Amino acid sequence: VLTFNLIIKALCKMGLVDRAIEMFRDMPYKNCTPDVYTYSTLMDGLCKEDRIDEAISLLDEMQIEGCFPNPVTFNGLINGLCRRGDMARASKLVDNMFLKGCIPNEVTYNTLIHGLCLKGNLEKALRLLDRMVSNKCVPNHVTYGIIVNGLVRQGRVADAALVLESMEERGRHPNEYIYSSLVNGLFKEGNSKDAMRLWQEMIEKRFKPNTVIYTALIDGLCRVGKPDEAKKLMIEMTTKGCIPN
RNA sequence: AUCGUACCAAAAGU
Repeated sequence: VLTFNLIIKALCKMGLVDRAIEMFRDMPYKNCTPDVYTYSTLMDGLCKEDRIDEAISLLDEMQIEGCFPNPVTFNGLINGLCRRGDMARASKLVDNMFLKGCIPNEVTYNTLIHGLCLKGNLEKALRLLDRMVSNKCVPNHVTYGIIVNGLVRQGRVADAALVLESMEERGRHPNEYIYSSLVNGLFKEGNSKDAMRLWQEMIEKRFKPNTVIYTALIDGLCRVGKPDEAKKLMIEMTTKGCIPN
């Protein structure tokens, strides 16, 4: 089973979901019974191809075969629906998940919060974050990254900065994703001072800068009419092992 | 016996 699961996962990653399904259908003839990993991997692969209805029918099929879905099984499906923007069906699936005795975990919440952010519904996303906490789920750096980025994309950079502060108050350290999102947001709003200040802060905290953040800085400096500073950064980045693309 | 497989977030360009 383990071997099959690994192959099925690899095929799904390469976008060869149909080949993965063939493998899966072949398993019973090779004396292997698909387990919850097999189904979850396959369903996630289908969802990534936006073939959600096929994934849902696998959810029924697995239960008929006596295999019980776990939270990860549901998370994949919920993610598929969220990316499609179908939050109504996504939350129905959460209800379904409870009925099957599965408790939403932090990934479930992150997925739903991300879905709401994609729709630009930050108010609902923030409310869900509260509910997450009251349900004893601890927001992680991914959660904060989603929220910060969601706020930045709505142009609510100041609010995003507040989230960063509150996260530090809770003793959680932002990662480079969160910094680059915020630096980019500050530049987009024309606030190059704070953007550069945040960048300095990042360096002081010994974060390893990457190509993405350098690109954001260079783009930002050019936008505010400082091409020579941008040029300096472009030289600096290669000395730090970041390759311009 | 131990170990081993699954789900979520960032820039620009086109």
